[in-house]
Order: sequence, then C-alpha cells, then structure tokens
Amino acid sequence: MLTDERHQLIRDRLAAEGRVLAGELASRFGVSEDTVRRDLREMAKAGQCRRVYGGAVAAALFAAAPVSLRGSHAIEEKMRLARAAVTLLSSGQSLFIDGGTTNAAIARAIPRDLELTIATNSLSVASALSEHALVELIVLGGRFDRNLGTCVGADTLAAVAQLGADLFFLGSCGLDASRGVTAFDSAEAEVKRAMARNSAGIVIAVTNDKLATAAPYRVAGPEAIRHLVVEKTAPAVTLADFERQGAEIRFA
Amino acid sequence: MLTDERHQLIRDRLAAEGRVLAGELASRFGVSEDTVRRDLREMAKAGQCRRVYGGAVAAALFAAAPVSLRGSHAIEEKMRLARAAVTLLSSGQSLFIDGGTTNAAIARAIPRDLELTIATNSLSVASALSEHALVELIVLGGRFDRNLGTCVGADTLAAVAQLGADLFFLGSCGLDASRGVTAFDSAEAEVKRAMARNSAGIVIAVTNDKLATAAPYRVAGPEAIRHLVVEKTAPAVTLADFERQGAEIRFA
DNA sequence: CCGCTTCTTGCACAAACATGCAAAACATGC
DNA sequence: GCATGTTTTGCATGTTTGTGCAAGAAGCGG
Repeated sequence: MLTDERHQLIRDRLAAEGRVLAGELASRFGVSEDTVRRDLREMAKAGQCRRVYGGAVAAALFAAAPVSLRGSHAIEEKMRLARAAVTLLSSGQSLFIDGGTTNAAIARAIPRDLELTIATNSLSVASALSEHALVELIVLGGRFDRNLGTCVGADTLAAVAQLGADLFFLGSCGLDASRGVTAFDSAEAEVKRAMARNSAGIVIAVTNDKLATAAPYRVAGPEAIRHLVVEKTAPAVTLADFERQGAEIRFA
Repeated sequence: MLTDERHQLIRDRLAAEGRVLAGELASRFGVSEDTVRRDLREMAKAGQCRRVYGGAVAAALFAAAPVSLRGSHAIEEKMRLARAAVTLLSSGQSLFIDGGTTNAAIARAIPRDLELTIATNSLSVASALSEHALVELIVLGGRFDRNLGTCVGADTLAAVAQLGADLFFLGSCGLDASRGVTAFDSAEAEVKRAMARNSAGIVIAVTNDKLATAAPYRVAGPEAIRHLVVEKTAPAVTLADFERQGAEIRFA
C-alpha cells in the first residue's frame, strides 16, 4: 500500500466519521502503529487533521489555515530562535507582534499557560494564537497586504495608536548596527514605527542572513533594540556593535 | 474514547442543557469521576465552561454553541451551500463576510478569478482569502473572540462604520420567519447589525438545523433577507414564509 | 459540631508517543 | 553493473500523557 493511498483513506474516514484511531488504522492497513502515527503527524502539519492523543480528528473548518512556514528556508533555525525568544515572556505582559515568518514561529512557540495580551497585524500570528485560551488577542485590522501577510495603512495605524505594549516583537527585514532596523515597504515601515513608538521595549529575532543588511525604509535606530535574539553562529563582531548600543544579546 | 471526544460531548451537553454533573458524565462515558473532573477543569481553564461544585455550567453567554458546530458531519453540506452561494457573486462587487463555519466554506469557494473587495472580521475567512490575488481584503480588527472566531467590540464596529458593501454574507445562529436572524452573543449581534446597516443586500446560507430556530439577540428582521441559500431538503413551508417577505430562495 | 460528598494532590501504571537506527525498496549517476 | 543517496518502514529506546486509586483538604447539609 502506498503512503499516499493511506493518506487518502484516512482523509475519507475523517470526512465520514470525524475521527480516527491510530491503532484501528494500523490493523486496517496492515502496517505498524508507528507508520500511522507518522501519517497523522504529516497530515496534521499540512492542516488536514488535528492530532489528538490516540488518533486524530477532522480539521475544524472553523480554524484558520495553519501558519505556513513552508517556503521559508530556515525553518529549523527560526524555531530555535522562537524558542529562545519566548523565554523573555512572563504572564501579565502585553505585546505587539508584527509579521514575518520568524514572528509566526514565535507566536507558535508561546507557551499555552501564559496569560498575555497580544496585538498583531499579522494574519498568521493571529491564527497561531487563536487557540491560546489565556491570550487576549487583538487583531489590528486594515487593508491586507498579501505580500507581507499583514494589515497596513491608515486603519492599522489608527488601531496601533490606541494601544501600548511592554514588548514589541519586530520582524526585521534588514538589521545593521549603524542604520538600525529597516524595511522594504513604506506602509509596512510606517506600521512598525507606530508599534515601536508605543512599546516599552523592542525584541528582534533574526537569522544570520539578515544581519548587517539594510533596506530602504528606516524603522528604528539600533539604540532602540532591547533584546536581540540570534543564532549561535552569528558573527561576534556584528553583535558587539549592537551590544555597545544597549542591546542584550540572547543566543538560540 | 478519545479525550477530545469527551470534551466535545460535554460541550454539546452544556449547550443543550446548560449544566452537567460530574458523576453522571462519568457513568455515561464509562470513566472515573476523576477523569471527568480533570476534563471539566481543563475546559474551565480554556473558558468553555464554569466549574461549580458537583459539575459545571455553561460559560457566560453561550460560548459552547459555535464550537459545537465543529462536528464534521455537516462539512459536505456546508460546502454544497457554499458553492451555491458564490454563484451570486460577480466581479466588481464589495462584500461583508462575517464568521461561522458556513461563511468560512463560502470564502473558500469563491472563484479565484473574481475581482472583489471583501471586508471580514473572521480570521478563518481572512485566511481563506489571503491568497486570492484579485481580492482586495480588508480585515476588520478588534478584540478577538475565540469562541466565535471573529473580532467584536467597539474597534470592530468603528471599522465597519467606515465601509459599505453590496452584499453581506450573514452567518446566522438562528433563523426564524417571524423573528428573523438572531445571534447568541450580544457583541456578535452588534457587529452583524452594523454590517447589515451598511450593506445593500443580505445573503444567508444555512443548514436545516438552523431553520426555524431563534437565539436571544436580534440581528435583522426577516424582510431584510434578499437571498436565502438552503439545502434541497429544507422544509417548504418554512421557506414559503421567507419568500413571502421578499427573500429569494436558492437551493444548494 | 458531625457525617457526607466533592474536590485536589500525589502516585503508579499502562498506553501512546517521539526518536534514533537499521534494513529494505527505490531512484540516480557514473 | 554498481555505487550512492533517498524514502519508507518496523523495531528498540526512553519519554510523555492519560487514567485510576488513595489520602487528605474543602465544601455542603444537618
């Protein structure tokens, strides 16, 4: 039996009954339970079902699409960064989180037992947080830019202006010790600036490829960065520049 | 029995009766009372019920209702409704789409070659549309209600007030020929009313189980419905009542 | 006050799980 | 053909999770 066939049969069964049991599928297909579990894991990752202890249940039509981290190259690395970044959090804080795959990974990595207030203009961040029961989630609406995956424009700016946060997780397009944080898009930069203005501290998590690069639109100076989360392999000389300007470096 | 199934059954029972008893659930499910208590504790933590001595009662304002619709049996039916509903669309229109599983299905069914402007307060609708290149998507932000899957509250109302639409796809909680469209939640109803006010026409797509039912909060009178999309098996007598008040019936 | 029920907590055990590894089946390139 | 790499699978491994039981605390009613 082909892997793909199995997946199709599982999908059929999910559509018909709404749930499947790992053990039952294993004996039905004549494969080990491990194989079934692998199947279910993959399908869950693709958003085709939701994994539960003992089997899987049909994906809720209700739920938003899973955060697509596919297509981004450094998934592993970003998840590592995310795990390091969320150690900065504690219950009771309020956050701004903007767009980008790294921030989506961070949103996913936020422990479910933290009580937080989070405002975001990113659809994938919002989706990732939509089932965190203890998170008060505020969606910053506006015109949706599908290149960025975030809302931008006057409405978004107005929404940001009404809020304040302890920390701002800034998705950085370019990060340079002299020019600071920069973005590729004017509207995007404007929203980021507004969030920065209304936050007590800025957190940036970046992969090495963004370090020592710059984009046209300036968002925040290097001195505004409070926490910088980087890979272990980040060039020490660059980090020293940021550290000199007040950033606290944290390695993933 | 899966843990998740138990939770779902408890939610259903809470929605139907408003309260559950730990002992009763234990014997019904064939598990120990400790397990049921654990379930109730978790669900209470997730805001799905309120724990009381001896069992649990429904969380404030009927939070269980939308979640219990996740039952996957109706997915096929909703997709059929969705395919029928999108035939009402043509390029150039602007739409409001609110929450609910049926509207999520409609959003998914919208053809990619239509040029539309769509405003929604539903995260799942926004996600579904986030890759429709020709759709100008406007996210109506605000406080996210995870039971509804939509944004509600003052910010959302303000965002709606700035817009107008040709059609409003109204996700209906209850639909009755005399009381019209009704909702379970006050904040939800308020947003729906605002969208209705700013739309030229209202479209409602419902499965049979919603027909001839009503919820506490009134959204719009029956005469406000322009298009009503229903299953082929919908009771003719009920449909006639709507038709008499100006609705155009369309079968899936 | 007391007796009763319900609840939480700690613990133990089994089932379900992820992970690493090796064998087999397959494709790819020289 | 043959070496090499990839994918799939099952198995052995520790680990995690769900469950029931027991003991003590807390709520409830007399």
